[in-house]
Amino acid sequence: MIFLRNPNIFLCESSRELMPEQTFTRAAEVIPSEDSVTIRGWIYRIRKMKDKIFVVLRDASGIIQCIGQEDNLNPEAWKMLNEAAIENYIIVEGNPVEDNRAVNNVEVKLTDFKLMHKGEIFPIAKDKSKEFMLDNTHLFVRSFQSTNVWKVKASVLRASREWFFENDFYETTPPILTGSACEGGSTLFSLKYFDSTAYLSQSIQLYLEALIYSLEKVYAITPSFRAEKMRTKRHVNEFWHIEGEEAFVDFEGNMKIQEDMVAYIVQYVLEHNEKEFRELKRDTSVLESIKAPFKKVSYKEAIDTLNENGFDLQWDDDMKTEEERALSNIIGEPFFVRDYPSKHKPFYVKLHEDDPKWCYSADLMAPEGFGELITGGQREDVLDTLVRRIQEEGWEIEDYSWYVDLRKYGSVPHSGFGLGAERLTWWLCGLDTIQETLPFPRTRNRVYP
RNA sequence: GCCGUUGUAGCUCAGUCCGGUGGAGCAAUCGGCUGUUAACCGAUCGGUCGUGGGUUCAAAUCCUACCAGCGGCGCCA
Repeated sequence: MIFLRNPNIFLCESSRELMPEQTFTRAAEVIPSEDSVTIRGWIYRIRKMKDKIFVVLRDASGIIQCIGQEDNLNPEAWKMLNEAAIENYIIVEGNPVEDNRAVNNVEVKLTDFKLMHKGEIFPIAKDKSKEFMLDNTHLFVRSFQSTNVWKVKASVLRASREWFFENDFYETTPPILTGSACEGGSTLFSLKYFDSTAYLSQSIQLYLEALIYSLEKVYAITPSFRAEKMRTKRHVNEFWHIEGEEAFVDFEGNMKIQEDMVAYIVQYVLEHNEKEFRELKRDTSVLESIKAPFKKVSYKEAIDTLNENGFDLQWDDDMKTEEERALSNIIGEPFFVRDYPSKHKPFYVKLHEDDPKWCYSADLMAPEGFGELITGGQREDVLDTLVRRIQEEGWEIEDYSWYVDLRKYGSVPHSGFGLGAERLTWWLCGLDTIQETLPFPRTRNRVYP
């Protein structure tokens, strides 16, 4: 294949190789017209009558109703139409006409019908349980319930990249295979790495921290793995992590970056995914009112608010799911919980200079009871303090020697955060479980298909 | 790991409390059919009731052991 300078010419040439002399109209783009259209896709629904058959064709863009009548089709096409079944691959040709009895008020009167692949009976029918769908994920990914979510998620990833690009962040590619833990040892997946042991990354944060010394503002979008044996609506064992790290940015500046980015993503999906939200029956009124800056509540204020609403918590109690959900519903808009008690946060979080029982860590919470989207904060940049914190947690300094090294050569104040792509998509789409935001969710009991 | 719960047709479920020849809808097959919207109507096909053991004249149903799934919590993005 010749690579031509003009990318459009290149695309033309390559698609001609795939499907010569043929242009197809996308299902959602069919409009009433004098001209005949050719569409390819899969059968979404088919309804057979004596002398006419309604076939609803699905492609990546959406659906279009077609009507095949015995009088208008050659015998071979009529025969194939009668044999056709759900999810068969078809190519149809016909005249698009306005008709308010059809979806989108357009219908294609077929002049030709080709059954390209009949195949076997599609196993997914009307009645379906969540377990059955998970067993058949490879087929369920064709459903609109799924594809609408994949489209929103694609927007989330695209919008976050756009935001980073517009704000002078470099995209980087840190390793997913690693020789040491990030947050501790308890939830790592380990694997044989030649003659030693390696782990799947839980977060590439520590590597991003190394990269700020040259690129200053960096981000990466990578899978993260947590070997936790939990079964909840908001956890999966493999998820996509959108992580940013910024030199010369303090705790406040870090929160500003997060709220600007999340507000941008929300705005982007509202503009680009209106159809998907409508089909997912997502009421977007909460999303429409979201603007940066977000409300900020200190951990202490959060505890007080909860206690005023019937809880009985101490200032340094760890907030549980029930409490976080309650707080999210009380506040009703995205908000940060800031300045956590240090004892609940890992060694790399910077402590308050005047009172080390608090630290510069903040969680961004989604409203409507969805809870945490982001954890972020300022990192400890003083060598001695970092070493002491690692020792206090009982880790071996040797395991973190490269990370400790970063504070020896031109250490600078810096901050960062980790946003869960699935958490965000889950909330934006208003789904029941986070598992629905992944085509092949990895959970405690499921790595197949 | 803890607590709860479920296992009956390819799929979704009823039947279990109170033992007496296993049901429905969907799918599939065949037939019918008025422009259908997960079309509709009729018929047909389809099950060692999770597995082993026990009680009983008789077990999907009662007892027991085991297996598997699901939900919630611990955690966190």
